[in-house]
Amino acid sequence: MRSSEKGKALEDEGRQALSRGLATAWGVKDRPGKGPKPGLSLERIVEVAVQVAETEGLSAVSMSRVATVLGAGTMALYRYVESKEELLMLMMDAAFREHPLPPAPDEPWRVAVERWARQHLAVLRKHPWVVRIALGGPPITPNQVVWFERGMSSLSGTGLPEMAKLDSLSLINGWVRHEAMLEADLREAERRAGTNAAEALTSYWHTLGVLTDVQRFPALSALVAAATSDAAATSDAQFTFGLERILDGIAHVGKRRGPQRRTPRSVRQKRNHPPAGT
Amino acid sequence: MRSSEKGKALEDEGRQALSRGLATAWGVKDRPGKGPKPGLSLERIVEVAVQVAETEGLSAVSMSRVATVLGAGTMALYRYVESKEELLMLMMDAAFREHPLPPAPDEPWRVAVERWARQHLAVLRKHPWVVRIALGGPPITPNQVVWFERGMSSLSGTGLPEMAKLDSLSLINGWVRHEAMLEADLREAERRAGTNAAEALTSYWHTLGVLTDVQRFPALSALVAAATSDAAATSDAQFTFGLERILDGIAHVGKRRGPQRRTPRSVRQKRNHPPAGT
DNA sequence: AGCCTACTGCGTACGCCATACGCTTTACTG
DNA sequence: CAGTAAAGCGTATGGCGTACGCAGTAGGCT
Repeated sequence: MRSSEKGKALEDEGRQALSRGLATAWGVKDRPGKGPKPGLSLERIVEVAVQVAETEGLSAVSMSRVATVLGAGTMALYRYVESKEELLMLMMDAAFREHPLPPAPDEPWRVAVERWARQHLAVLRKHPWVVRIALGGPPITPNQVVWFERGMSSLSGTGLPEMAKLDSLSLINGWVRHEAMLEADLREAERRAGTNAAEALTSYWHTLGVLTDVQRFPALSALVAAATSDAAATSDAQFTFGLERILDGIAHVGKRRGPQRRTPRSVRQKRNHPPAGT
Repeated sequence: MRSSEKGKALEDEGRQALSRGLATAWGVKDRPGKGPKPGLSLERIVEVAVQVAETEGLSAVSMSRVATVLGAGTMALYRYVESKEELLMLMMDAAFREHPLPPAPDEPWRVAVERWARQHLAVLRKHPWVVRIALGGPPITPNQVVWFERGMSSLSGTGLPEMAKLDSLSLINGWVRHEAMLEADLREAERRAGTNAAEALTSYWHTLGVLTDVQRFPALSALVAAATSDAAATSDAQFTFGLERILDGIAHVGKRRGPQRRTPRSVRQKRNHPPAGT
């Protein structure tokens, strides 16, 4: 497939599959230029919506709020976007406007993948509202697709079959999102309670300790004891731990271990869905 | 701490920290029996709310909807629950009413952990609305705490330090939730489009193929080619792949590998937040 | 030149939502 | 049997997303 063919293909069938805002985002649009010139632009709308989310949280993002900031009527937005859900999708895409660096040549896959994951996490930390948006399927918006591409290419050094790479990326992606969600929860808890994160955590362990007795909850009791004696809180350590485990796990695909063995063949077995998120 | 002390402690300080509904859920409640008898019960309310979510989706769950089913006024619910958010929290807890089997004695940790993860996923598959609820922090409701306990205890065979076990559980938990979310997304997409999941997937790969050209997206092009040639879709394979990777990774903690090494000491380094979700 | 018509802008309206407030009714405590 | 604390609940407020349809604009065609 050459690029020109793609352009034609997009014009022909891309638009019928893609919704209004998505088509604009991909730069596929028939501008017949018939009626009055559009007074707004999708870019501005998304930009304003992001700004609102950034400063007042995702819950402050409403169609009327965004329209008011733009000095337009609420319904004007629906000329550019099919629904609020689509706006959210595009906001999310905007958050990934800055692309991750492509893997350097000869870079070990492990380094490349770790960088990708950390850059992903950095984006989600910078825009905490992103993880509050339910991703409604696999990545389809322009920037998300770029991240998807870069993620896959950072895994190419593993030599895994395509589908195993996909599954691996999904695993990493899930971990990044999970971590970002926890952090967002914690931040919100501290904002609501007016305390800092460390206090919120201490208070959690305390409450859990009160709620659980040793007989019924031996494992938790041990955990609470260990947690309360240990002090400082860094989410980074938890994230790093999980990431290392995942990378170790990927590195060991196909290596036999212990009694039950699984060769990489087991990996190819069936099809599954693509990773959502980035 | 003995159990009786716990009971007292709960009465004293548990209630001030716990919100109304949570206190009831834990069975900590001062029923002074002053006013009229409550006409409803928290249990019934949550049960009805769950039923609505089960049959019509989470978005159909509103205070007035639940109240109507119960034959009560909307505001009556607020005698039992502090806010809708709390109701959602309790609904989530109710979904985990059936507890996972505790690890059998002498059971290898790997088997126990895998069972825990699969049972967790089974719950989320049975109640897809659960993953749509943003978990607002670490587990604090009764059933979730039991799952938390069982998860930790299934990891006790690893011999890892408490905090590493916690981090591991969080990793597994994140993967389970991520997988369940993807499946829920897919199910919703197929419901909305009126097609089955396989078609939705095919259509996704097709769209992605149209959107991406080989020069700009080499890795994705390769993936799309592999994906479209491969047919059947099972989410289970993807989940299993990730889970195996994680378990491998956990099993290899502390084992040196390659040039850069990380001993288990690096695992203990700092504190981090507890796993949310179960 | 001027009409046609596709398109944009946007006001109005509808049916939801969560929940603050305060009045009425109830039933236990002293 | 009074006092009072709690429950029930109607009303009201201030949102929300979006369906609908009218009015006005400007490019394309005759």
